[in-house]
Amino acid sequence: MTDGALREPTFLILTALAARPQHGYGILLDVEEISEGRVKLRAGTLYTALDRLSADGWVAVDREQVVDGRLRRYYRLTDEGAARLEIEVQRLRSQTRAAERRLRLRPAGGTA
Amino acid sequence: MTDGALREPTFLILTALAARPQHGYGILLDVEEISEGRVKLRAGTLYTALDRLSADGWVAVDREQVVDGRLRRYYRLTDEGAARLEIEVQRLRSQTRAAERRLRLRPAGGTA
DNA sequence: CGGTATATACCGATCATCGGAGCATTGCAA
DNA sequence: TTGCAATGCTCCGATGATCGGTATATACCG
Repeated sequence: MTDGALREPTFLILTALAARPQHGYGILLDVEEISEGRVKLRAGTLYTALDRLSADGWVAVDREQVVDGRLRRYYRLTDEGAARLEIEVQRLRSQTRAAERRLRLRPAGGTA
Repeated sequence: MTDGALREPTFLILTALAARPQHGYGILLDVEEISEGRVKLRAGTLYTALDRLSADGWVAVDREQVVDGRLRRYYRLTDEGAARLEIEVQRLRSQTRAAERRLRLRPAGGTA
């Protein structure tokens, strides 16, 4: 659980759920917004990830609604999931700091 | 080249090379240090990644030495590789900020 | 004499993600 | 009224970075 790095889609899905529960399609749109349009999740990626994250106990089904004959399944971040996301944020912070520090040390105008 | 997210090992390899050229085994040790002991690269991962990054033009062979009858192949980060790493750092910064913002909005004591 | 450190190479397995197709409903535009 | 986009979930094969392990070789330590 404190294991390896999360992949970008997984990280963004957890982030999308951090503030409030959302249903699949809502997560899809939110991830696109969070990533400033860079990441457009495939439906398969999203629902597969949601199943996996549920099995891991990081997200859970919050409730289900039917709106206009279409099912909406809402997911929420569990406390465990929030803890995992916080660990991930720490890891990313520390590693981006290391990368910046080293980039600054880089001798300018290296031979490409 | 401005594409998807880098995986953690790839990011750390580029970071290890950001300040100065290093040979494979040196990168292996450096990555472990940068990641505070969390990431111990498999030899296969490292050399495969180095080949791939060379093909992408992000790293290049700097020089080769023979020390104690053992080959040392030094790699350096190219300007293109440094630019890619900087983009990655920006991306990570923006996404960690988003995650932190949302975690702060999270209603405390949610049902686990 | 055996194990650990140094150093690189190669190989099959794993698994998250990609890229698509499929199904069903609503609403808008041609 | 036909067609296409948006909404919403499901399933499937392909891809590719990483993992885990093996191999090879030298040097040094106990």
